[in-house]
Amino acid sequence: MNGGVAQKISLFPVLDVMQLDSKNRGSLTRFRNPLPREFFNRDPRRVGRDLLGKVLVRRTGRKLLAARIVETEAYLGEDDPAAHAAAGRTPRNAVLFGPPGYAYVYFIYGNHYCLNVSCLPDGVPGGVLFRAAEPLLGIEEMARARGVEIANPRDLQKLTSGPGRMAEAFGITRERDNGKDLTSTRSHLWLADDGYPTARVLTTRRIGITKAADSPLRYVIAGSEFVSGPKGKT
DNA sequence: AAGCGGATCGTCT
DNA sequence: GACGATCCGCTTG
Repeated sequence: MNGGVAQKISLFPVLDVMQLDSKNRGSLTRFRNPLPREFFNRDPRRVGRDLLGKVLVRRTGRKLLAARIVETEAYLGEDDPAAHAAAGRTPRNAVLFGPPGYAYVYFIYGNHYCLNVSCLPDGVPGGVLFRAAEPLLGIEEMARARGVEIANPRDLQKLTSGPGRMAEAFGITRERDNGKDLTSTRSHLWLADDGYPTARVLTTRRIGITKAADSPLRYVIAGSEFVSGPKGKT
């Protein structure tokens, strides 16, 4: 009923994670395949949905951080009051107006960074916000970056469930990462397709906004334990 | 489980 | 000078 995807995530998360993490060596091969620029040269609604199941990868020296995307939100252009691009181009949001496949990182509430990827051709604004992921590699590094301890399996959700948490776990800041090309492993921050099967997707309203709050532009992998916010029923 | 308020600062009016 | 695409801790039910 559920497709194998959600089941696999909910039944074997820790086992998968520990096995993968212990085999960190050689994982570069598995996650070396970045999504091409054309993937992002589309409507953010399509991109946001298709990014579910893909893997965010960060390379720091020999170490790899990797997490499977389980939740995204689409932000459009002038016709989307909730989008940073709505009020037109500024120094802050310029990446959203540039070519597709680049990191737009912003600082929010005086505390947190959030990662987006630009969509649509140069000159047309749009992006996808990364809201939550399932940790695959670099659990210890993520826990250290987040300042939390992993005492039981449920604690893994504290690492990357939420846009601010994801960014912190990956050490993403505006200063370091804004404008980086996410389609190249040379940027040391990229999005990989490791052949994971397409997930069953739920579409909901976006979280944490006041304007255009009713638009169904949030996408989550059905049944994933790693989505942010209250655990909705499926 | 859900609802609150505080922290904290870059960005644009 | 006001406001956030958030998180955390505390309170209540």
